[in-house]
Amino acid sequence: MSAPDSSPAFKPLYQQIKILITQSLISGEWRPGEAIPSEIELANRYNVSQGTVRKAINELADENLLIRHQGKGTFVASHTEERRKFHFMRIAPDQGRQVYPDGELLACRRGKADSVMARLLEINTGATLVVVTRVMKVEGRPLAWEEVRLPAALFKGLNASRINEFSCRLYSMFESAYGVRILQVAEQIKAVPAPAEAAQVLGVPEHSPLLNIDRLAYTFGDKPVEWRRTLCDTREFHYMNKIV
Amino acid sequence: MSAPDSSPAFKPLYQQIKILITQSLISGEWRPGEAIPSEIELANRYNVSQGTVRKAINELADENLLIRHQGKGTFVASHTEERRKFHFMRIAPDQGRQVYPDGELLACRRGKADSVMARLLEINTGATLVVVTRVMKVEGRPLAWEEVRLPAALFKGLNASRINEFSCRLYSMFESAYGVRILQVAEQIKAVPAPAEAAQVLGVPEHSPLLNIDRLAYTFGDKPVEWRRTLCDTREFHYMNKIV
DNA sequence: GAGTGGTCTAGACCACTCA
DNA sequence: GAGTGGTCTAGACCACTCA
Repeated sequence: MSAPDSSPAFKPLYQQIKILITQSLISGEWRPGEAIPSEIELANRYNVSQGTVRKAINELADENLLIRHQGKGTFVASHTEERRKFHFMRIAPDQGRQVYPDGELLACRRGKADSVMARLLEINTGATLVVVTRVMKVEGRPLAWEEVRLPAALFKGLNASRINEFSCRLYSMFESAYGVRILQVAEQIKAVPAPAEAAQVLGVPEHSPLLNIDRLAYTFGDKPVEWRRTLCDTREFHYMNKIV
Repeated sequence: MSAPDSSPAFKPLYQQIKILITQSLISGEWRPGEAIPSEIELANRYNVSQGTVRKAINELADENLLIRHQGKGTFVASHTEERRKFHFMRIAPDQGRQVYPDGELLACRRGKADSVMARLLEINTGATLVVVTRVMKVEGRPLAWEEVRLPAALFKGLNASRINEFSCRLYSMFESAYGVRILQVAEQIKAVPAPAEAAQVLGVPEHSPLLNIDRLAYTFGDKPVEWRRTLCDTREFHYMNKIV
């Protein structure tokens, strides 16, 4: 490849390399959990300097697509890793250590996307959705009620038993069973009065305050692939966020 | 300076440069809004290569302490800039464009830190606090009730008229009037029943759901300098968060 | 000891800003 | 045109991992 020029759509070399690496991630040439080739190998492959490859890899590592380990290599991020478990999970107990709640499936059924859901998931109105409802529990006590909506076209054959196989670790299942990797999520958070169903499941009075977290989850190319609503009893838990 | 060695407490050169630059930021050698010296000048000053200075500056820019502008220079971040206004402000309307609420001061009084507040703010129990309460409004309609607690030792002479001078832009005032720069915040979010005072101010029924945001704000060296509780009416607004 | 990523340097050239 | 940060290269050496 050549040095940058002054063409109208100038794009630095390292950004072009980033795109090439991302394509190999999408195509599955390098799979979650595996090592990608070393910087030197990639530099030869793309015919650029090691420094340029390094800059591309560093940005992908900043975006949590790759994980670098000095002395070992660079690895494709995977939701099955322990360290990813809490990445998109921001609910923590007020007292004591962070715990990962257990999921208990309530239902897995089919539905149709209304116009709002269609716009959010960038699918057609009326397209088939997989709708999963579940309760999240900590030490047997219900913490949150959750409804997850997925475009059925992306998750063919998804059913209750498959969810239970992965013990409700949905993003891990998306990755392993459907090759769908969740890379980022956008959340909108409100305080709402508990609706009847959630109140009953959580064992709180109807209309008592619950934390409502609406999430859109995205895969490569900022493509939305999951919508979910979490209704969380925050009397002894909280949602945590750091802003730098 | 010399190349890295294998001493027990090995610290890369660029991290040492980061510390030196940070010290100049703390000391006020370079003030908010001003440009710092160019990379070449700093490389000469610290007797390292431009690449090493660059790496230090890039990390400080990633942490939002500095702002780089190609062709112009590198500037010290300031809360008085328009672009910082929404940085720590995560409440947005469900419909329409992001707006910045107006603050309306309710009270500015003195209090004493109880043991919980003392632990959070890393001060002594019984130390004097400045306690500010206010309402945030959008187009005249109350959106949130807020209580802010500050160590009085850091904010000498703070009173209602000074807050009003800065039209309730607290972080801008901290920076300009007290040299206290807020660099990061940690928030814990819950859904709570509206307490009497907030319910009255916000014009919502007592015990109706409000979003409760407890925030600790930190300056250099991860030193906490502000605690605040925001009680927000989220019927037409939400708290937004992106996780990558 | 071989292989990986991490740091550091020196130097070239580019894109952008401003006078 | 001078000055800034941004990209890219080639090469040296270091810290870390694993056999």
